[in-house]
Amino acid sequence: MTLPSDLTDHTGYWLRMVSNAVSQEFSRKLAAEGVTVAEWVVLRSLHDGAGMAPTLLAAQMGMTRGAISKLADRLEAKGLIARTSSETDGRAQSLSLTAAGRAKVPVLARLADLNDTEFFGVLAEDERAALDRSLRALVQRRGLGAAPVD
Amino acid sequence: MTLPSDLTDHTGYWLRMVSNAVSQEFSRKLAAEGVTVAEWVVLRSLHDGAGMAPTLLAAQMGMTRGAISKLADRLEAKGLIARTSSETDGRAQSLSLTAAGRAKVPVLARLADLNDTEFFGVLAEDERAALDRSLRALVQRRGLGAAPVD
DNA sequence: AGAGTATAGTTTCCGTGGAAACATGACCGG
DNA sequence: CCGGTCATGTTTCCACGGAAACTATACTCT
Repeated sequence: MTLPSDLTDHTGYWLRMVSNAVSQEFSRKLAAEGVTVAEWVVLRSLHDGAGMAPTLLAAQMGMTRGAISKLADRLEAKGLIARTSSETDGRAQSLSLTAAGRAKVPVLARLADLNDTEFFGVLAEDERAALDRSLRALVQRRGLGAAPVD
Repeated sequence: MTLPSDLTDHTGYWLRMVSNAVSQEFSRKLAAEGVTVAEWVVLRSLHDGAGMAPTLLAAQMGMTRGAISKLADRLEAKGLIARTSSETDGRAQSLSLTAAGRAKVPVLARLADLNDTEFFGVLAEDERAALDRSLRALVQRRGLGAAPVD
């Protein structure tokens, strides 16, 4: 039999390395605004539309409801989102941005843009486009519907 | 000014989604062997060569020495690696595989191969090759030297 | 040789997320 | 209307890693 394959033989290895580097750098940038990556995703998700159920958010983000509950606690403590209890359903609630939260989204979005540009700017334009296409194809063909933060 | 960019506008978003999916699925496969992804990386790293200092491992894996210390504890408890104190330096130690650990590497390597094949098999061969090349180029051009597990 | 500094590994404390148990409210079938 | 079931959000416990303090040993320079 052959030797055990090397770590570097796997595309998943390089993928993880690049992905973690991108996320860590983004995380560093967001930290300057007092926000984590998961929090950014929540804020951006709440920006369009008016209010969203935690359970739906959990599904979209690929996280458990428990995690969302705690994440919402933190964002609420920071004054960036508000919890509103449903009038019609005693269990349900809706998460929405506060004015402060809404104001923060464009700022954070710029950081996201910057981070992406910095990282992938070293690739030729067509190479970058191909990378993007391949990643989207993988998501599509493998039916990935969520973007877990970790 | 324009609207805040969407989450899906960023390559980093798709990268994270795919990377996490790959890692989670790999993690699931490894769990059947009672091993985590970080542990697999350690085992594979120790497979070639004879013994390795924890600090070096930390650097290669992009983790802190503290994390490696605890990781080594777990692997030692599972009987997969051994700690050997240096004869010449009272501080230094060397991590190496036990027979059980060595025996496990080829098994785990097959799981890694399988996982990679499963995930990226949905891409055309040239597309996959291009993805691999782009990822390696990013690592190279951005000087990424470590593969943090998270 | 001895003081100060550097290095190796460990430990403690903390943040964050998953799994599962939990509490509450809604709904359905008799 | 009432018991069973389901859905919503919260809580508890655990795993795992980072940051920084800590311990022990080595090295350097005078």
